[in-house]
Amino acid sequence: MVESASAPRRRGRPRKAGSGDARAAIAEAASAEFAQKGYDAASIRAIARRAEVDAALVHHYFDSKAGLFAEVIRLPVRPDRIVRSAFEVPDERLGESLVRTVLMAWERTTVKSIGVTVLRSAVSDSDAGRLIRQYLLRELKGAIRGRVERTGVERVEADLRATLVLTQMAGALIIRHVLELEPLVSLSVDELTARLAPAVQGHLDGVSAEADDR
Amino acid sequence: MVESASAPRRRGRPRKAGSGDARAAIAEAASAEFAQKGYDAASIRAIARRAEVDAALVHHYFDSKAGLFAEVIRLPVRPDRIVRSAFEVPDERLGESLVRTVLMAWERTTVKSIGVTVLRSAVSDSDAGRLIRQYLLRELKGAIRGRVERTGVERVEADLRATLVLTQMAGALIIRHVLELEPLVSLSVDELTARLAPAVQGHLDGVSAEADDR
DNA sequence: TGTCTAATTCATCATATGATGAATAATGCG
DNA sequence: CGCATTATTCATCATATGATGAATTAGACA
Repeated sequence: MVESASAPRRRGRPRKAGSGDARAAIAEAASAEFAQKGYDAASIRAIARRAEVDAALVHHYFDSKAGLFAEVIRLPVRPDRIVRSAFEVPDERLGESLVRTVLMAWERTTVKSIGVTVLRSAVSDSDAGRLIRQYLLRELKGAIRGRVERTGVERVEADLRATLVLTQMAGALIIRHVLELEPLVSLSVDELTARLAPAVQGHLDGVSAEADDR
Repeated sequence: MVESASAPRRRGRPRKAGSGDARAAIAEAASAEFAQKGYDAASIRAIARRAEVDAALVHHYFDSKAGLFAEVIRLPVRPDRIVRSAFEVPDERLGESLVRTVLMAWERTTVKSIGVTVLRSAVSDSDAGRLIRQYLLRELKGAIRGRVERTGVERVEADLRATLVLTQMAGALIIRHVLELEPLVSLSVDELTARLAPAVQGHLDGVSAEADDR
């Protein structure tokens, strides 16, 4: 009776699907661990512990740590696609549409999990960081810049504006979802959208006849 | 003659000040290394290599890695003080003053180096990250909120606005100085200020009679 | 039933890390 | 001069990491 408290697990193939798919469990654990610690700090062993599985099994299914990461981060989320879906609105409502779409997407736990991982890793200096940055920036910024160009702005200016938009969105997402800082965390999507949309729209519209002289 | 190419360094105290202060060299190397990789990923050994010194010497002078970090990050920069110095302007120019002051401060290499370190570490999940976040947010956000309250806004609303300002500033600093993304890197302080100030001012002023219905 | 394959853990490797305690060499004070 | 102090490196520890190959157990299909 007093034996299977934290049983050291028998070797070999388990009888039937004990607790479902071990592979899926690993992927899930990895997702959480990567999101929490970032690529470098997350360890295969910790992931295995979390999935209640031997570390070698991780290698069996996913080969290398990089492989695991790639698989975890891939597929379910296509940031450029999400963003692009916010583009079919008139120019003067673009800011709000973008902000709301992105914030809404991040409410889905899968997006949030991957998003946090990506942001954490992007800020780090690791190889993963570099890769992610490249992809993310080409695709994401490219998409936004494209839409801005369609409002009749020349390339370089559109590029600047897209970057400024990224600036505001990245900051907001980091503070709300990575740092989880109040009061941003508790705000509803609607409230936050109302606050951020004007700023983003301003970036999209560019510097108007604001205080430039003085 | 063919011997001191990359001499394996003699033991014991060197004759007079060979290459100046080793302690200073270590601190400098640490600063760079921390800024580049963040607290966790930076290794004492890499720091020692960079300072061209044995790793044990780092412990001799700074005791522990945490001690080194504390010493490197302390002192020369008081973020809340920098920010506070931007406060003595009329309310409607607060945004521009804040943005310009912060951007100017980050042009100083010492501020930038420490700033990047802090941002990198803050986004990570490590102990260093937690510590830094607490300090940074209490002090920094507190300062901004205080100033906003003085414009006649109640506490909770002021807190929200301060956080939104942080949102925009953090995003901009990360993209300009941590990720070093064009075209933000090449913009002059004046140009960037012109772009960011309206957004920040908007956050400070709160949601005006903007598109709220519909 | 017998054999192949898949799922799982175990035992190890090579490497990197932070840390500690000598050992060695020069300086400086008495 | 002699002796304490300081600056510096060397040799090691204990631990963690990613990775690999073998061992063990069960299912599947003939």
